[in-house]
Amino acid sequence: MLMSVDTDLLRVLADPLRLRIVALLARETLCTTHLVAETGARQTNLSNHLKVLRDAGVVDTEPCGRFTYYRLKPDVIAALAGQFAELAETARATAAADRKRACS
Amino acid sequence: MLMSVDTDLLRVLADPLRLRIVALLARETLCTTHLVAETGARQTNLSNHLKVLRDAGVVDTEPCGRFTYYRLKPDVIAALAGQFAELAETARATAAADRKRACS
DNA sequence: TGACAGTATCAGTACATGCTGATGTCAGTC
DNA sequence: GACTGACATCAGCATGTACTGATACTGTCA
Repeated sequence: MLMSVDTDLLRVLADPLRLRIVALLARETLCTTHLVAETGARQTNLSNHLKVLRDAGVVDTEPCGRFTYYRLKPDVIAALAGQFAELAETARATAAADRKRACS
Repeated sequence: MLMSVDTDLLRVLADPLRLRIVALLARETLCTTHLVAETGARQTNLSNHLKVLRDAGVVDTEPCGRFTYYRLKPDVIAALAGQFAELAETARATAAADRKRACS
């Protein structure tokens, strides 16, 4: 039982625009131009966020001529889902057993 | 298919200390004193973070004399796990089908 | 080769937020 | 009722970071 969620990964995903990007990339592999069109954000801003996602290993890039495709890495998200599921499971067991530390 | 992760909840959880608190509360219902002892953080700081968790609906409080027990709400975490699992599933399908939007 | 489009990088700014000390409040105990 | 311990609230400070305009790099096409 690992029982610890990756804080750094969470911080990366805990931004509205980045989460939006991740949701879009989950459905379709896109390049920056598409993301600019979809989100309405400036290119510079998006490029910064994409760099954060790249550095965190959340997305892969695939150059295609002068375009750059961004692809979401499913395993990273799946691992996170698993960590939260495990945490929830532990919490449920704690609630069911009414496990509670006594106050001194 | 909801397909959207709750950004506000993520922001709440994307803090190292708060995530630590959540992990501790998953195993055991505790009061502030215990959390101070476990984390080594100042009482004021912890109280602030606990307020954030309370406001976000991540934890429930149960007053017990002059103590206050904090209990993690498993359903909130489970819902988050479900959202990420769904996202991962979508991403896997996208990768398997190599779904990719053409560059104009 | 020059022009342009897609993308990345850089420096600066503004805002959010995590931490702190001081203080207030409430419950239990002498 | 005075005191102590558990907890919350407040104001101030400091740091991180999201956003921006300017600019550089790279590949494509005329």
